[in-house]
This record gives sequence, C-alpha cells and structure tokens, in this order.
Amino acid sequence: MPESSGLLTKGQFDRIAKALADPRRFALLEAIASTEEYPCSRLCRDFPVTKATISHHIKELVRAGLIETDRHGQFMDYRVRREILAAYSAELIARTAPGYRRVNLEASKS
Amino acid sequence: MPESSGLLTKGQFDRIAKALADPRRFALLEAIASTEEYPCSRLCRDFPVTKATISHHIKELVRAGLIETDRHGQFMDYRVRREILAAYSAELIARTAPGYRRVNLEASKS
DNA sequence: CCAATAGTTAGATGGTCGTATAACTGTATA
DNA sequence: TATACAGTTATACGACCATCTAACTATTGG
Repeated sequence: MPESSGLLTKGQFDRIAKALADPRRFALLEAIASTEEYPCSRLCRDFPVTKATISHHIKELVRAGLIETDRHGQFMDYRVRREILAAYSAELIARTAPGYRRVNLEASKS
Repeated sequence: MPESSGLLTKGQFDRIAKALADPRRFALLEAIASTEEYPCSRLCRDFPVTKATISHHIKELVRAGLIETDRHGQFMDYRVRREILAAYSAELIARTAPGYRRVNLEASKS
C-alpha cells in the first residue's frame, strides 16, 4: 500500500523519474533552478531547440510536479519545487534501503 | 567543469537517470535491494518478463553503476551499490540548488 | 483595433527503447 | 561426456518520445 512515502502522489515517482531521464529536459530544470524567474523566451535563447520543444518539456516537468508555472503578463515564470525533488530523492533512497520490502511482484507497466 | 560532484564519473549521472526511468527496471532494482543474493532465475520467476529482458535490464543497471554482479557457481548474484544511489541523489539536489550555476548553455545531446 | 511578441497545440517524423524469440555460452551433475 | 539449467547475445518489432514546422491563442503597446 505504501506506494509512496506520502509526500509524492501515486504515480508521481514514476513521472519524476521519467522527467529527469532526458538530459536536455534536466538541463532546462537546472537552468530554471539557477535563478528565480526564468522566462520561456530566455530558455529558447539559451537552448538550441524550438519553443515548441521547450514548451513540451516544461509541460512534462509540470506534470511531474517538478516545477510551478506562473503567468507574469505575457511572460511565463517557472519555479522549481525543491520539496518535490527532495521527496523524490528521499523515496529513491528509502525504496532501495535494505529490507524496505521483501519482494516486488506487481511489475508496473512497460 | 564540475560535471559531477566527483563521486559519479562523467556521464554516469545521465546513465543513472535513464536507468531509473523505466518502472519495471526500477522494480528489479528494488527487488535486488530487498535482499542480499537475488539470483536472476528468481527475478525471472517474480517478474512477468523473459530472462532475455531481465538480462538486458541488469546490463543497463550495471552500466549505470547501480548494481554489481558476482558469479556464484552457475548463478549470478546482484548487489545494489547504495553509495552510487546516494551520490546520484546528492548530485540531483545539488544541481538544482539555488545558484548552483548561473546558466546552462551546453545543452547535452538529445 | 493592429501589429508584435510569448507561449501552446496539432501533426509528422526519425530515433530510441522495452520486449520477445531463438540461438548461443557457460557451469554443474549424473 | 551428455543432459540440464543459468544467463547472454543477436535480431526484430512495436511503442514511445524528442524534435520540428506550422498554425493557433493570448497579452501587451502603439
């Protein structure tokens, strides 16, 4: 039953792992984390991808709960949710700790 | 220059993130972590995938440095490398800490 | 209201990846 | 040595995904 340690909603652990898996997407997360108020336009300038791609990655990061968005006029501001990152990190360690659970039969989806 | 905090080799951070991204592969890691000495044959019995698939996932986990393998007669034993997991976790937090780095221009590979 | 700029959405495409089957290597035991 | 069992490797395939282009919505400034 304890699919998560409580801080992460069900399924969020998997979404976060997925969101962190792409190097470029993680680089975007790092950039957003590097400062308060990182508008999308600046991401578009700093990374060699189109704004459509940026927007797609942002959506995935939001879906994972890793960032919050906030409209500031015609700009979007992105903020990292460090509590979520910390919760993921903690659950990662907890679920691989010795004797966390005996066996794991339900093998998720592919 | 500090691509890693030092505990992880260059590129390992990305390989780990990738390795953790698949729910089934992480479930395998959890299973291995749940006990000392988890032979492949038991993984094959506990998970609804073929041994070829198990072997493939194991290889990815090894490539990421997340587990060690050890031949015990005709069986393979797998052990989780928790220091690596801990290092990944730490670097994840560090690289998203406020002001870790100003901007991120080299945008990795796709 | 119109032009401009910011960001999203839809659809297409090429590449990656999880998975299976089948053949192979390796180890033990009778 | 032969049979059985453990695990790997090769190959193929279907699904997913990062990316682009192009068209769209939305907000601001003249």
